[in-house]
This record gives sequence, structure tokens and C-alpha cells, in this order.
Amino acid sequence: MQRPADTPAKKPSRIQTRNRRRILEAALDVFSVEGYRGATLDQIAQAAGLSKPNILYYFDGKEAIHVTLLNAMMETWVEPLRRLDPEGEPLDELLRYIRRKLEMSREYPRESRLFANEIVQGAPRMRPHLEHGLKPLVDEKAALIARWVDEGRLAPVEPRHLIMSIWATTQHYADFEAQIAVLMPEGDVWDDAAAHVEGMFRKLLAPEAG
Amino acid sequence: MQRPADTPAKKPSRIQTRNRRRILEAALDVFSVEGYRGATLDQIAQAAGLSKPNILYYFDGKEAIHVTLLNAMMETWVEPLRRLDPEGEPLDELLRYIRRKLEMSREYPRESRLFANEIVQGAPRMRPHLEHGLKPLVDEKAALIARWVDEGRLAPVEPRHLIMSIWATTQHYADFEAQIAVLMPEGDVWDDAAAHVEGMFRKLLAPEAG
DNA sequence: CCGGCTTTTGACCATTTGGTAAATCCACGA
DNA sequence: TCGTGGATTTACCAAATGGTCAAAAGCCGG
Repeated sequence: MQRPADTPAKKPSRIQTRNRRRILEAALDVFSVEGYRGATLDQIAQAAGLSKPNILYYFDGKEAIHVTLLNAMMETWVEPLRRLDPEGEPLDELLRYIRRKLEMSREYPRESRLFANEIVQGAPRMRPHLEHGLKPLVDEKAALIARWVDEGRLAPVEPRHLIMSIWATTQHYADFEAQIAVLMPEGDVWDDAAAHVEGMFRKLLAPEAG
Repeated sequence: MQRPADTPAKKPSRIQTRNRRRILEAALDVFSVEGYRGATLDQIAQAAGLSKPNILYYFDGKEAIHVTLLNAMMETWVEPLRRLDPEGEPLDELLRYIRRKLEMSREYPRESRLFANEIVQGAPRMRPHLEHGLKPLVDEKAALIARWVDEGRLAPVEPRHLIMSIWATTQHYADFEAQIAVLMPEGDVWDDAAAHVEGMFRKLLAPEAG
């Protein structure tokens, strides 16, 4: 059997799980800074502490690694949005979402940049996932937000553009970290960012009092 | 003379200006989609309608083209920020800046993505420019905004994070266009974006009435 | 401690890619 | 019109890169 990876026939051995994890970890490092085409199997192999042919023993090729990474990551990436609770208090729900999203930018900047690279370059390997995985979720949550607005529990706002703004502002701190490192004075960038972003969206979303 | 490009000794011939322009135009197309390492001289050559060696006749190499593009672009890119007028009405000035920035995302998405690619990947070829070109300008304008806040002419806001938010939200529409194309319903995305972004920052920045 | 599997490696390949050298083409002013 | 310098092409490299293959090495239940 050539690809123990994809065939779910047998349970993967301990070595397999360990090495696959190592490879994905290394690949995340490399892909997230070099982009897909910029990354090389040699880089990944070296970062993983394995030989290049050995990596190709575990994955069907460079693209397979990339796709595996993107898919695995998209799950956790949209999780916070999925958690938007239709039963909750609208403003609380959205602010919690925003905080969580910013946290993820801080904790998983590599994942964010992996994604950013893919999208900036036209999402060549991810468009299907965007259409069938992300779009329905965004449609659903946009409808929810629209409902909240209709009910007067949120200030009027275009739901999809709100979501874009949240993504843009939060992910910016991960994706453009190189720029931020240059422009921001030393200090609690992340704390200030949290305060700023939360305050901004609170003002945007708070329904008119009275 | 090998490099009529860099040596300012003689005025460039008509052919030179034409071909250099062509090359840069083609390179912008390619680099903005593929990133630096993803782009190939063959792609650029083909897009420019020139042969590869001919391209290397006009530029010292792949990197020289990229750097030329980045530098040329940075000028126009920060121009709107430079225009923030200390004498103007703060809210008007900032909203005008925001509108202009969004306009530029619409008119020059390739430039925006070229820049995004470079920064996401750690700004390997642009850090000096960021430090010596962009940082002083941001420092200056951040101080200006801080002054406006102190004078009570803007709602309290952390100036640098405000600037980041403006960049994030406006450039997002260019940089993540592939995603937006999937998620947004057909229609005037740009008009809605303008309304949304302007409204958002107006709420954020408007000083307390009274 | 053996036999059969999983895993790993060294050698190798074809293609791509950035770049070069020299020959050729061509525009244009004297 | 003709020579000359700028512009262009043809024919190449050498290195990098994704990937293959068969042999070697390790691992592990019996």
C-alpha cells in the first residue's frame, strides 16, 4: 500500500500519526510564510526532520499537504462563527465572537497567514471549500444578524459587510504582523488591539438606547 | 551599457520607456496574483509580449522588477494618508481619507495585493521602506490624531489602531476579493462597502455631541 | 530471533527557472 | 545609404525542485 495516509482501511500506526503530525506542523510553518509556490518540499522536509522521499511516503505530494492543512484549519477557523447563538443577546454574542476571533489571530497567526496567502492569490485550491463550506454558514449567520437588526436589538448594519469588517480587523493583526511590528511602539499591542476593536464594534452595533 | 534602466546618465529612449512600462505592468499582474516566488520571468515575459532575455535587458533581474514595483507603488499608496490635513475638520479629514482608501482598493486591487503578498510573507524586500518611509509618516499622523482627540474634536481612539482598522477594512475588499466574490450576493458590493465602512468609522469617531 | 511488514534512504530523473553569451536585427542620424 | 549603437533573439547553462524507485533498515508479533 502506497498511501497509508488517505486509506482509512487500517488504523494508522503510532509512527504514522507522529510523522504526519510533524509534517503538517512543519508545512504550516513553511507554507504560511512562503505561500504555496514559494514553499519547497526540501524546506518542509528539513523543518520536519525527515527526508524528502519520506515525506512523499506520507503524503501524495506537495499539493496534498497544502490541501490537508487548509481543510483541517478551516474547521477550527469558522468554529467561532458557528457558535453565534440565535438565542443569545445579540450584542454580547457578536462581541464574544469578535474577541474570540482576535484571540485566534494571536494564538494561530500561522493558520491565519496560510489562509491569507491562499485567498490573496485567488483561492485556487480552496474555492470549492469556500462555496460549499463557508458560504452557507455566512448566509445563515447573516440572516440571523439581519433578524436581530430587524428586531431592533442591534443598530442597523449590513450583516455581510459587518462580518467582513470583523474578519478584516481581527485577522489584520496576524496577517500583517510584519507591518505592525514596524509601526507599533513596543508594548501590549494585542491588549490595545482588543480594546480598540471591541470598542469600535460596540459603538457600531449598540442599538439606540431608549 | 548593460543597464539603461538604472543609470540615469542618459535620458531613456522612447522604446525604453515603453518597454519598461510594459514590463512593470505585466509584472504587476503576475506578482500580485502569484506572489514573489510564485511568479516566473517567463510568465512576466509572456504577459509583456517580450522575450525573457529581453526583459533581463531592461531589468537587472526578477528581484529588481519586484522592488521597482513595490517602491513605485508605495508612493501612491501612502499619498492619501499624507494628505490628512492638520488644519481641516478632523472627522471630515478622516472620513475623506477612508473614502479615498476604499476607492484605491477598488481602482488598484493589484497594487493592494502586491503589497499584501509582500507583507504577509514577512516583508522580506520591504522592511527598510516600511521603517524609513512609512513609519515616520504614521508617527506624524498618529500624533495629529492624538491631538484631535485631546482637543475633543474626535471621540477617544487609539490613533495607530485606528489607522490599522482603516487599512484592514478598506484593503480587505481588494486583498480578499476572491473570498468576497464567493460570499457576497451579486450587486453593488463596492457601494455597500463604502456605506458600511464610512458609517462604521463615523460612529467610531464622531465626538460626543454637546 | 526470525520473517514479513512498515518505514527510511540514496540515487536518480525530468522539468522548471533565473540568468548568460553571442549573434543578429533594426532604427536612425550623418 | 550606410554605419553604429541600441534592441532582440537563439541557444544555452547551472541550480532548484517535485517526484520516483528499488534497495536497505527497522520494528514487531510469533
